[in-house]
Amino acid sequence: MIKSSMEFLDILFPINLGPFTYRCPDELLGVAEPGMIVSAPLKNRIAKGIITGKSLIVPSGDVKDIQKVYGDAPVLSSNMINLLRWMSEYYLTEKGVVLKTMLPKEAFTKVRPRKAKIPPYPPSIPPLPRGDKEESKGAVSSLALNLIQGSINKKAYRTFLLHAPSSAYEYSFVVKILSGAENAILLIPEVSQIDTLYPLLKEKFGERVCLLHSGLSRGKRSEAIERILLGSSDIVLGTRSAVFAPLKKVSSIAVLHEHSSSYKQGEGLRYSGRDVAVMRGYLERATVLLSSICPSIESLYNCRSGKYNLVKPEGDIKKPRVRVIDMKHEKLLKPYLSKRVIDASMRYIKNDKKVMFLINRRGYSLLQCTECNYIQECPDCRIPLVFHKHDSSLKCHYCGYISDVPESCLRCKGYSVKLLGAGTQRVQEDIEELLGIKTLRLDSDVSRKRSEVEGLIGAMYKDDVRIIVGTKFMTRRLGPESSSGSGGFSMAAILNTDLFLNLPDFRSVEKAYQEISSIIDKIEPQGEIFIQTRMPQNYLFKYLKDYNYDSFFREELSRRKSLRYPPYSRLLLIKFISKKDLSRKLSEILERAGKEVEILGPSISKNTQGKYEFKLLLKSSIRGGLHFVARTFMEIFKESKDVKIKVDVDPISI
DNA sequence: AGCACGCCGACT
DNA sequence: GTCGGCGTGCTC
Repeated sequence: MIKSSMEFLDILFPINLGPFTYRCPDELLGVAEPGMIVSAPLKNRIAKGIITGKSLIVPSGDVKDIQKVYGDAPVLSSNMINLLRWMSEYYLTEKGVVLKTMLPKEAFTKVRPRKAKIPPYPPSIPPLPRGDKEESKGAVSSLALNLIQGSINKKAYRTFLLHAPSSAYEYSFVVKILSGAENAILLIPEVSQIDTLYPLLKEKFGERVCLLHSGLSRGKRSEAIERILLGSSDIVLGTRSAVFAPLKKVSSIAVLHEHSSSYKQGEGLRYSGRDVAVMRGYLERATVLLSSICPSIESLYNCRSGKYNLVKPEGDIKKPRVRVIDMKHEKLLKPYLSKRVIDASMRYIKNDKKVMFLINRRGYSLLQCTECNYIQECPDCRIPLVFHKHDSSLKCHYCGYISDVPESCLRCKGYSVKLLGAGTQRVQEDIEELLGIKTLRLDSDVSRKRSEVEGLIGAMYKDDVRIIVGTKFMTRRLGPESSSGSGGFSMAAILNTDLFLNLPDFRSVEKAYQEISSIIDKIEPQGEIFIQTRMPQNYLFKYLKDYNYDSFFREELSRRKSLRYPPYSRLLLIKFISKKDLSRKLSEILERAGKEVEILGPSISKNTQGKYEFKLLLKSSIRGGLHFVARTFMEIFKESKDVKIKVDVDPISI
């Protein structure tokens, strides 16, 4: 009964499963291609999935038929299917989960069943004339430009790392590289940063540019997907998920602010947008451009080992003076505020300049009982609640829990509390008092809405507000105009720098350097940065003062090497979540483990639902070894349904 | 006995 | 993801 034309295809559904094999009915032979959306029976219902390829092994049991084929063309190119396979392997996850991550829901719901044999061919849009008009914004080395553009034209894989002197330079370099390019993807860490880059691209590429990020409405997103699939937009700008933009082919991928930890976060499949971009570039034979004003140690190391090519503009570029303030030996006006900072801001204000204060805490302060030193904690998260003065509340900054300030101490019934530490609200109050000037506070308590925050920033420039007080939230929303021309900022004071340095993370100093660099980037070159610290001996400051990132990189490398941390090893974090205590079982397994992979832990904690969380950190110089051990753990616990395993490959915080 | 609910495993 | 199977436990 077997017809010669009979074909079996592997169909992948966007669910936590691998692909299944189906029979392709005769009438769909020649229509069904890899990468196309189809519907097929799946456990007494019809589900939509994607053809990943021909099935090599003809299955034994009963095989069901594909029902319909959707759309006129594949939504996943063969390169994308290969990327999917790689991600499934690398991030130790089912292919269906990767598919779900790659394609938004709309890609499945919006498609139409295919009827006509001859699809209307998408109109091809002629590329715009090049026209390099503006030659401003720092001299981009023409040698580097030629090298990178040459690489794009060659259609061979190559990754460059641009170490830019400023983010304005970073943006103009990337836009320049793309002039004349087709089929490009640009990634930016956060939705709020899109606004600075989008106008530049729009000006150069017009309608060819399209946005793709999580902030889009469902309708706008499917419109974007459609435009990309039709080929009417071939320059895609977006956040990390835009790395999966369904361009038929890709010639270049730019990853801006490549050091940002936002490229690897979120629930579900934890992947690095930057690393996936490099892999997609490799598979597509595209040129990848990573850029940053403060590149990650890993990427710089990849340049050193020859995997990437470092591009760094020559010559000295004027930058603000960095002043490190040793809080142990300074006159303090408040426990968290030195006289020098206030004196300096006074000077700048008198000279008609603008100043920003940065503090990494929202709210007013903590409240501590004067009798027993008790600080009220969040009942769910068990972290200290922060006092918010305007509505006299205690808030958990982790989960949003709110309570009133109790009449008396919950522990000892004492009636007096003292304010402990300072958040943006208290700093604002104190600074207004000390300087006698109105300030603007910008943190996520003020507003989370993009338009409102934009409005406040716009009004700030117009109304000539001299001082702003805020968190990282503020810095990320200030555009390049903050550091240029009149109306820009001339001074920044970072009040609680030590918070960065005390993070229990081997990358804490690197992160601090990056964080401070992004603040410096918002200050005009003739300005000054004041950094308050109680640990001025930390090696960070030695290099930061002279903008000597190269030497910092070298010292950081030698420290990482002696501790065998990345880039000298690879890490993998496994979390076991269970009601039961697994310590025994885990240590039994660990005893039998080989020597090739170093295993740290388990560390045990209880989560919010009162379940145990066991964390193991695997460390090895061989990627395969790590994956093998991780797979073994997954295998062992597959049977026990009361144990949930979460794997994080290349974790960024541990 | 009859049914609601929740957990679990299978899905080609 | 989503469906059915099946066990628990409550009620008439």
